[in-house]
Amino acid sequence: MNTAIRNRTNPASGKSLKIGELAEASGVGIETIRYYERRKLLPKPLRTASGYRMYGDEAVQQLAFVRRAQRLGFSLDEISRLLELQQGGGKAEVRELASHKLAMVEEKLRDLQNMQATLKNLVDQCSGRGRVDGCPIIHALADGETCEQQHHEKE
Amino acid sequence: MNTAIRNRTNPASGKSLKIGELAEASGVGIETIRYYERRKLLPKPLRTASGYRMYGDEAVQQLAFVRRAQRLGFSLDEISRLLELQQGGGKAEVRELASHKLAMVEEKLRDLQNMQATLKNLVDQCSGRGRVDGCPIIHALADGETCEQQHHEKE
DNA sequence: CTTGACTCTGTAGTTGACTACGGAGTTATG
DNA sequence: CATAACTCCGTAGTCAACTACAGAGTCAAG
Repeated sequence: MNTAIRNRTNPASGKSLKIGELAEASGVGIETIRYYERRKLLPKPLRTASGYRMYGDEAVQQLAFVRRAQRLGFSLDEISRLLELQQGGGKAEVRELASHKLAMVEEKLRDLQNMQATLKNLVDQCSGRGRVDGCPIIHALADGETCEQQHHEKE
Repeated sequence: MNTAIRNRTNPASGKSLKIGELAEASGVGIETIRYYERRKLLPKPLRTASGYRMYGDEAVQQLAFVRRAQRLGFSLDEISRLLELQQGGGKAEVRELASHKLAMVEEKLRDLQNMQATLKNLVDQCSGRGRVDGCPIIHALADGETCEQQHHEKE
C-alpha cells in the first residue's frame, strides 16, 4: 500500500511492484529474482519502511534483458558482463562476446548434428521387433562401427 | 605380482589390467572408473589378494560402450538401461530409447539453430566500433525486437 | 483481531557427471 | 630397504542455475 516511496533511482516511475508481482509479471520465480539480485543481474531495489523490495519499470526491463540473453545462450556471468557493457562499454567488447557465443553455439550445433545423424541412422536400421540379438543400435554401441563421430576439443 | 587370478567371469581373457592401466587405455580417469562401478556402468571387477581391481578385456569393451553411448547423448542412467537391455531386452525398448533420444536431440538442435540465426544476425549488424550506444546487440537484448525466438516446452 | 497470504534473511539442497582429498596399505624401482 | 608410484575406501567438493526451507515479521480481508 505504497509505504514511503522515495524513488531515488527512478523518480518518475509509474507503478511499483512487490517481488511477487514482478515475478508474476516476468514469469520467473521469486527466489530466482532474489538470486539474480545476489548475482548482480538486478540492481538492489528500494525498500518499503518494513523492508519489502519495491520494483519499478526498469527492473521489469532488466529482467527481460536477462531472460532474452539467456535464451541466446549466455551464461549468467556473461550476462553480468553484458549489463556492465550496456552502461559504458564499447561495441567491440559486446560484439566479441556475442561472436564468441556464436562460435560456441555453432560448435554445439555440429556436435548435435553429428549425434542426430548417427541416431537417425541407427533408429532407421532397427526393426524394433524381436529380441535384442542383432540389434543394430546395441551392436553399434558395443562395437563402434556405425557409431563413429568427429569430435573436437572445447574452447 | 599377478596375484591369484581366477577369472570367474572371463576365464580365457588375455591380459588383466590394473585400474590405472584401464584408465590409460580407455582415456578416462581412475576416479571415473570407480564412479562408473558405483553407478553400475561397469561390473564389479575381480580383485587381487591385496584388493586391487583387475580388469579383463570385457571391461575395456564395456567402457567403450559407455563412452560411445555418451557421445550419442545418452545419460548415465539411460546407459545403465541400455546395458541391461543388451543382455536380454527387446529391440523395441532399445529402439524406443534411441528414438526418444533422437527427438530430444532434434529439439535441442532446433533451439540452437534459433540461437545461431539470431546471434549471427546481431553480430553481422554490429560494426564493433565505437561506444556501446546504438549497439544493435545490446539494443536487441534491451528491447527484444531482433531477438524473438520460438520456444517450446520440454519433454 | 485473527487468519492467511505475502515477504524477509540466511543457509542448504538439487541435478549430472565427475573430481578431489585424506589417510592408509601395496608394489615396483634404484 | 627406502622411496616413489600406485591403489584402496569413503566422503566431500565442483559447476550452473536454480529451488527449498526454517523461522520470523508484515499486510489485506473478514
